[in-house]
Amino acid sequence: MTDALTSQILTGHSVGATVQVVIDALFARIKSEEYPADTRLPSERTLASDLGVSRNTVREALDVLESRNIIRRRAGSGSFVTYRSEPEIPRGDRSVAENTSPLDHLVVRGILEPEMVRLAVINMTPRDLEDLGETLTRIEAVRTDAVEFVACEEELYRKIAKGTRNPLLASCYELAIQVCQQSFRTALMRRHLTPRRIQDYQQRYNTLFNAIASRDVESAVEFIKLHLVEEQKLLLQEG
Amino acid sequence: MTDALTSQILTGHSVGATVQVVIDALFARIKSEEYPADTRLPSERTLASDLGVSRNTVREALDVLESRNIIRRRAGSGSFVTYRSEPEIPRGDRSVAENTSPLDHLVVRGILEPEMVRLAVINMTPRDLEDLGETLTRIEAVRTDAVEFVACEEELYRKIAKGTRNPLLASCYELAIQVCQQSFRTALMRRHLTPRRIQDYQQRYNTLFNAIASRDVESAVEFIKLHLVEEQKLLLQEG
DNA sequence: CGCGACTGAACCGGTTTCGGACCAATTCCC
DNA sequence: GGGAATTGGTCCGAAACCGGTTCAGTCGCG
Repeated sequence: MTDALTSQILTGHSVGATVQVVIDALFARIKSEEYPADTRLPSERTLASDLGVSRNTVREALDVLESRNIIRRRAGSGSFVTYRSEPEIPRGDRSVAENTSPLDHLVVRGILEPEMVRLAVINMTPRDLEDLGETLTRIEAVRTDAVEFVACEEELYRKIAKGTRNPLLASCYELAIQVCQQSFRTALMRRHLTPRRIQDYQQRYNTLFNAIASRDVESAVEFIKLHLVEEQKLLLQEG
Repeated sequence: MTDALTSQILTGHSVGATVQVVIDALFARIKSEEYPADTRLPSERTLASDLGVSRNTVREALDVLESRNIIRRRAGSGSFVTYRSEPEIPRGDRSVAENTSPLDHLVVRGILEPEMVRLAVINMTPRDLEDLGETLTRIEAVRTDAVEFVACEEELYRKIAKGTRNPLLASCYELAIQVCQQSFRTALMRRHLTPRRIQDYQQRYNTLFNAIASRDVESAVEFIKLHLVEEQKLLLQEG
């Protein structure tokens, strides 16, 4: 991790060199969970003497950390870590995957995929399209291997997600993919993935790719919606 | 490495031999990341004594480095490295937060929130609504404390997300919240959070809550869409 | 000698850091 | 309940430090 880069991101405004050192030191301790989430960190006066700087300098650093929602301060009480090092997917409940039903999953896909496809059609470069084409070729090469097919499908969707050039959107979709992998749905799907059905999907993805490659936004979006409805039907049929 | 060539490139104008040596020495340290990007380099006086030359010579060298956009100087503060050894390529696997622009974030919110609100209105229990009401009360108690307000806002959205009863959707939204926290957008927003604007938002959230509580799906969804459009305007105005 | 490069020093105005005092909120403990 | 201790919030002035500027002096070389 480039500390300098982290600093740049954390700081925003220009700040004294000593303050920057303190910011980096504290943020490092928080990231490393030396100061775990939701715990109180040492008092400003303690930190000042520990770090060998004045309290005002510590306070300036804490100002920055607070403005970044990394800590939260309460007068008379202390400063508390609010930063979550790893996007807390497994939370108080069980893992998300275990509690996400196939329907839940399809709902989220229904929300994300149309807009995702729209943005991808708009933002994908020729290079991206070429890359996507290769995945399509891989998909079309499959005959009966359901495992290979699912892997290819995943790759296809991932590339579309990246093609949006929206990292956050891509991450959301990645989350959906992972939940899908970890849930029982995969096993369920595999039962349905007969060679006949694989062929069917291949044709669909081919159509989708053509719409994307020809920059036909509306067709691509409509197609993915249609595809989702089909999936939904399938789920309701066999759930 | 062709020092002569480097010198030639850096110098442009003719410069004293000693100055050239200092330029080369400093540039070498910067390239080798002994002085990493965005860090302050030693003071002119320190450099002068370290390199065994006068401060004026150091300054002449720094003049050249500054004119080449390798460093940037701030009176009273210091000289800072702006040179990037690796012209930062957008790295796919870097932290999502670092690569997500405020617009990206708003786009994802625009995708998730309307459906999220719709599902929440349908699925929230009376107990959930009561809980949401408490958060609203907390929001309405805020007068000027922007930090507290943002924290409350977050809680409100989180409760709505949970209210969908779709763990995957809630996790996606959680991802968005965290990216927002960790990106520079928060600081940006806080500038706009005048007491006047806080009051404005309070009224909006009150309206939203009433729509949700009365199970008025369409009003709630339309309202959140409107809210998002407003946020978008704000971003474009002041970005 | 003259000229340009370099030196050393002083001074300026700005920024940053420091140390401390005082307040208000919270917590602790009797 | 109440006072003491602790914590963050605020403010201030002094001191240290920084780059910006100027200038008289020194050195080396043509």
